[in-house]
Amino acid sequence: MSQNFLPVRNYKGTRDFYPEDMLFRNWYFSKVRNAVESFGYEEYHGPLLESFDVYAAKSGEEVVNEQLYSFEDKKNRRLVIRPEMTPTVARMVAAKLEQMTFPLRWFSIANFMRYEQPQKGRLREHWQVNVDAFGSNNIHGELEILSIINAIMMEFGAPRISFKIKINNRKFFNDVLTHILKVKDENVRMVAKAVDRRAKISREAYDSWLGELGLAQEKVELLDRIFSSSLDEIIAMFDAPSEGAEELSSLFDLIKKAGLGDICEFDFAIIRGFDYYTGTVFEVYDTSPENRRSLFGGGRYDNLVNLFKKANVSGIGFGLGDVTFQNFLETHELVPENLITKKRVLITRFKEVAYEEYFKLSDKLRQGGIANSIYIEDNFKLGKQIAFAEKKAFDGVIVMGEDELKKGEVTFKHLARKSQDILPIDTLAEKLKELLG
RNA sequence: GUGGAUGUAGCUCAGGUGGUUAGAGCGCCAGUCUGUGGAACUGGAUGUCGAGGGUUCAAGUCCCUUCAUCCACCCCA
Repeated sequence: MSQNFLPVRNYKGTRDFYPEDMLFRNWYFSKVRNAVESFGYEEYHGPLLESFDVYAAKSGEEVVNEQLYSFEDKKNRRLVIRPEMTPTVARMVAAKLEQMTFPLRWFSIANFMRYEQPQKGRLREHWQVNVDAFGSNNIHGELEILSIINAIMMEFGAPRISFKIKINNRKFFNDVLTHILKVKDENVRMVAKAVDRRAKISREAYDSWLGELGLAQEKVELLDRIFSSSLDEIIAMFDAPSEGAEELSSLFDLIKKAGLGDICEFDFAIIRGFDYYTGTVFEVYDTSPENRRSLFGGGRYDNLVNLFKKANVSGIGFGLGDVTFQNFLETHELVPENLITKKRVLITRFKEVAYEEYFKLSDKLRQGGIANSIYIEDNFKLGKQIAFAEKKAFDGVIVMGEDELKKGEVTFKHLARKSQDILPIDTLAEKLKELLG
């Protein structure tokens, strides 16, 4: 007797968005969209699938080897489900490079997939807002991107002390390693990796790792000093000019003048996983103790468009994922209790009145801009119909029986206000607009 | 991939040392109430106790295997 039903569970690490979940998502995206569009950014979109090669070239090794959803199509072309947007947008820019007027200010909202173990704040499928400025070659691009982040946080009403943008610079980081610590060029990447993991591994492991990479004990101690030094103090350690130091110091100068000094800080430990970053890198952190994680981040990449076409287009941008950010909003109680839904009313029915009368009324209201549904079940008990409206969160109920129909009017119940009015059908749509606000 | 925790009704969870027909709250359905909702009262339905195997006269409970979920690690958006 028992049937073998298909499992109702969604695929691991993905989410089903039920109507109530879409309320949050739409609210969240519209806030971000407001903030980004207020800086004149234009929306674009790209395909879910990309050629494998696009990621093999410039993303981090871990991402490529273990986290890509990859497969072959029917013509044996190797494809991946996009794990991020930056390579796609770089490809799109490259394709129309000659027709474009720079700088481009672009953003998109899209979903991405990575094969990894789901956990808090990290799923296999997530939605991300990507904001990028292409062809902005100087430090004003950095400031604009940081301002947008600030605007987004303000749009959600986040207190300024609830988050921090931690900033570093890849060139500066490399210069510190090569000029101050005298790390050999071929070891720079591995030292960066060790530094990146500094907080997560034991001190002994860290020391011996750096030792293997040719850093004597005195150099390791110097590195410790660098970690506890201010930007200016580190810059003072240089014996030769450093482009990265120059960029960082003028960026922070600009940040102060723009009034963003309170939410931005220099942090030598910010490196970021993607290999394609070439200049400024930053990460936004939640400052609350229960959610001390990176919310999102980004940076400057000079060579991505170059993958597709000979070009000298620098880009700077960031990606803002919905999963970690929702955690942030919930931690700081920034999600409103009642997310806005479109106002709608339920038209109840009586047995004695022909269905087409209700259908006509529904049509008339719809044309008048009032979203409405007819109670289509054959349960004519008014109490049931009103309870249904209540449960389904309709804003109001229209009652039209024989008597009302003859007089050309209806009874309208405003469910939240518990009020009731008799209104003429002719001007019903206008009246309802007023009553529903 | 590694470690930890958890799987009992639609949901949240109870079910000492194995022992009749497996429970509660919420929700759901119906009625009180055939033109007026959130309340109340009365009644009702619902479980392969995650799956498979084993021990036992007897397993939701003990053992083994497996699957799933959550959390942490790894790594990162």
